[in-house]
Amino acid sequence: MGTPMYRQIADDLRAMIESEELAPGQQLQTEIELRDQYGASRNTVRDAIKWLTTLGLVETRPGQGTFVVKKLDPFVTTLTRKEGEVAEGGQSTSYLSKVGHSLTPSTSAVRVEIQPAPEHVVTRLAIDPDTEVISRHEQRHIGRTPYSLQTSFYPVEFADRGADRLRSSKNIEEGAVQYLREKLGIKQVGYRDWITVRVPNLIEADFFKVPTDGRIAMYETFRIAYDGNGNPMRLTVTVLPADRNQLIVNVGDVPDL
Amino acid sequence: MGTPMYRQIADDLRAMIESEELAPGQQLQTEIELRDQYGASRNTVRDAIKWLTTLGLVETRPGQGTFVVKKLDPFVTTLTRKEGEVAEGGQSTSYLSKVGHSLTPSTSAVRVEIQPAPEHVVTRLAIDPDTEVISRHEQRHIGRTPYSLQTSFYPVEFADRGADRLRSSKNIEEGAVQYLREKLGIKQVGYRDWITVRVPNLIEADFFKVPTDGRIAMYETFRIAYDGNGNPMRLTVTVLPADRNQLIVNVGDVPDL
DNA sequence: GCAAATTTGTTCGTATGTATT
DNA sequence: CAATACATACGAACAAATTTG
Repeated sequence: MGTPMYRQIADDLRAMIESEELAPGQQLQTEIELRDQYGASRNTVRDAIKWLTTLGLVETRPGQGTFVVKKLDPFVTTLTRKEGEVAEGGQSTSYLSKVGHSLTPSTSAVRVEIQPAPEHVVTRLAIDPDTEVISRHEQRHIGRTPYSLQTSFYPVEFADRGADRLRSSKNIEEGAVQYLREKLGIKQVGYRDWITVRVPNLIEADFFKVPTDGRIAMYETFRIAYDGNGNPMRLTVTVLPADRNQLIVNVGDVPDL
Repeated sequence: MGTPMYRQIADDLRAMIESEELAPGQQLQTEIELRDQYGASRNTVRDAIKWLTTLGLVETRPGQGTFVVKKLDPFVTTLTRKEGEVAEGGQSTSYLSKVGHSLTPSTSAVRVEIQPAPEHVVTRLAIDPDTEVISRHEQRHIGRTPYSLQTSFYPVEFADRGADRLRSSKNIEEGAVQYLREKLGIKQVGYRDWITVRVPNLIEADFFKVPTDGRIAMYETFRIAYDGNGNPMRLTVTVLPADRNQLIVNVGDVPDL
């Protein structure tokens, strides 16, 4: 009695999926049919399907059936710039710059909030615990598919010193980097990205149309931008689903994609 | 009607976990106790626990109980070099260079294989479909915890032209980049990393001691290194568990960690 | 070292609810 | 509205892993 029956059924179905005998998008037999075919109870068949579900191989749709998941062809996001362009910031300031598919990315209206800095912002921006920060949150789509959720944090002090548009929910078309340099003389000379992976929360699951259980992971990247004095000037947090996104890092001399 | 009972139980337990009322590492009540407490059947309680499991909040241990997961303090891996060091390769050739914890990383013996190039290697290295490649596979530990699985692919041609040690299972201490430059004059001038996330296979789950279901994701990074003519000279594939690793990308002028 | 007790894991049967066609 | 298919829930029994006495 080594492997339990539900695993044997799952492994059998898995082999069929991986050999493409069951093609992506194709419907599996119904639970009743599988029950008869394997001589197990319906509950056991369901355990097998649940196993395949957490493995990300199939998805169930109530009233319809169980289907082999189609792997989406991924978006590609480049985290680095060409050599030399880095220090400037230039107009390629958009956080995640290059995007495949040659579809037009669009950005929602910016939701601006002024709030006491959350704990993780305090540590990353190296500011006083009781400082306020401006957060600018936006949703991004590529074509009609949701692409990323992004929030940038700035010290309120920047707005007080004259960078008013940080408080506006209008997009800063020329890019926040250039705006801050022109307005305040604060120059971004580099940034550090922290790439992490975690499960989505309810808001993210809703926006990206992914299941609320944890079976699809999310990239969460933290970009800390630094000014010429080595001080953090901005934190940008970006969340995007890991099943349809790849991140790219170029170092040194690399041919174009 | 609204939310099913197993979700209500799960949400209740989840709130206790997130408020630290149930601390990381702490044992939950047994299924029997929870059954009595919530007036549900044991199977329903088990559904609730399973939900929390796929969310990565708890883990069950047969014969022992259900426990709140402890979040591991992560290893940190830097994908980029300091400016200027890039083109050289130098002695900082180890794929994932900087590692936190100040524990000594160790590397297993290298498993060397000569094989027809797999499909994905063909496309990434831009070689003929029927070429052979040398693959060098190694396991890495930090202290005693498994850290990464890594495989590098080189065209056999490199060994034929004199870089014999690519075929040896001995480590190339000075680094493959320097070795290839000295031996063949092939100079690495840059690389591109593709960062992806996927579920572990059985071998990886065994090595990293993670569950075989898909609830812990894996980073899989593909590093394509380029020579001075813009041709791919090496592909390195690295796999590491996403629940205990962060990746870092530095661009421009950034203070040290 | 062994046996008992405890705890989770597997499997069945059955009934009813909900979503889709 | 009816048929189909998955979702939730209960109860029961035995198996397997671990700890305790």
